[in-house]
Amino acid sequence: MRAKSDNLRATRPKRPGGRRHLPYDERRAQILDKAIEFFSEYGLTGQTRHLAAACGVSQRLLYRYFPNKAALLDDVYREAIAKPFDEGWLDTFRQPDGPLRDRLTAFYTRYADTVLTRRWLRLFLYSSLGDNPMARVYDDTVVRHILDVVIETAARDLDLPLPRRAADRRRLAWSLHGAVVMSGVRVHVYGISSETLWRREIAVFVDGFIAALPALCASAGATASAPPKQRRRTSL
Amino acid sequence: MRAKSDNLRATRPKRPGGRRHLPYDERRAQILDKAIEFFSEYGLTGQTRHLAAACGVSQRLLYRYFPNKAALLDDVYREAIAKPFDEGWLDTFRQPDGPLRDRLTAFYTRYADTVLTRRWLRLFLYSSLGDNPMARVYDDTVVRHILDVVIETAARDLDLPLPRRAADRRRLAWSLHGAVVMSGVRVHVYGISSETLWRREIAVFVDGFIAALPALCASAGATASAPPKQRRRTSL
DNA sequence: CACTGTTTTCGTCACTGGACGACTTTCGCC
DNA sequence: GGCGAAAGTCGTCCAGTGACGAAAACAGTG
Repeated sequence: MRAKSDNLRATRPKRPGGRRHLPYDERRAQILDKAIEFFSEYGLTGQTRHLAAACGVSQRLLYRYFPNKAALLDDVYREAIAKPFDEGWLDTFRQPDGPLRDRLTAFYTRYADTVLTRRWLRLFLYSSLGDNPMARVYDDTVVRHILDVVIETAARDLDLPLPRRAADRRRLAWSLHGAVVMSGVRVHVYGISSETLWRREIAVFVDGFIAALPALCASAGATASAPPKQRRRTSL
Repeated sequence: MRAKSDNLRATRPKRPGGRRHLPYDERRAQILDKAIEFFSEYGLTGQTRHLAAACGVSQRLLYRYFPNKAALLDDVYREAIAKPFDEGWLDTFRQPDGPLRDRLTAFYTRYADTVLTRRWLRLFLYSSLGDNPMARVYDDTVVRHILDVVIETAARDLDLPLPRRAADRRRLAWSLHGAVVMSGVRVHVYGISSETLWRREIAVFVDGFIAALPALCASAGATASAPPKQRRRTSL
């Protein structure tokens, strides 16, 4: 036994600088952090053995901190998908301090930098494609709220009448929100557009959204108010 | 042996109505068709045994028509992702026959109905998340072409000057294209919006895009032409 | 109805992948 | 310096999982 032990130690230095045995919370946090990175790259079907290897620990150890893979994934969702959004961004956006264009661009730049990252988007798509309800929950809570604040603040700033039904109002905001998210997907998932151009792209989308809002209100509010049959050419 | 054979036949009627043995091409087409549906639902890691069960044949039979799983998936991509797009939609859109708004809405309605289906979007996302180059190829060929035609035709119709660089021009078209695709993802992948509202949503996005185009051109073309610093309120 | 070539299945192999019991190693403390 | 509890590993189980050789079931033909 002694010989075997010495041999193992000789052949495997085992993280020379750091501690081998970490406190419970520290190890758990480390595993969760690696898991977020790992599953966002390889999908929720990524193997626990590979994750363990990426953490530099044995596969068995994972089951000390999480009862099973599903529980680990639940924690990954909570930590990586729901947490990044900061309500404060919307508070700042709502303040009538400076041009709407700049405030909206600032909000979506923050959102893109913090939420629409490679990790977040990939995890979100992986869980959406599976039968995980995360996407639906996120949309029902966070996104819905963003859309409401964006469209209502913008309309107030521009002094425009909004459609009566909330769903119709949100549809308008989706024309901006969707373009921004899609842009993130192109950058981080498809790997097509370059990341440096993204901020510029957001500004363009915001400009377009603000310019379009009068027509959008007219087009979307049609069902509830005036008939939109006549062609609108006023802005041309 | 005779007894065993009779027993098997007695306990398993084996598709009473249809033929058991199909011609090569027919069986192959049937498997490929099911495979498209199957992999779009369960992902590219879906099991060949389950696919075979969905086809009502043995797993072994798949290997008569496809040398391995990867070859089957290649055929799935070709058939389900690249094929649905019809260049004719763009030809029709280009014809100056009727208002731009109607032509653009017609194009994207066709695109949404035929390309942005649940199957297509899910397969596309699954293969994008994997290391499959399909998304990149599709974007480099089909999408790029759509963006070029959309933005150039729209600008010609509205008599607007476009940015000099092709990448800047495409960015403008992305504000519409991205919103439409994202809308499809919400309907078919997240399962959030209802399908019946989708056509209406497309019309709203198109109206917004057309209304925004003058401002978009000004905003995006800034680097190459006039400074856009002054606030544009012309359309309000 | 037997003959023949094609279609289809059975059974199995080599390997994967989540889970876990039993054991070993580490480290603060006296 | 050795003791006890917590951290960590080894080896294994078993339900899959892609792949395939060989034998059976089928359908058209004479």
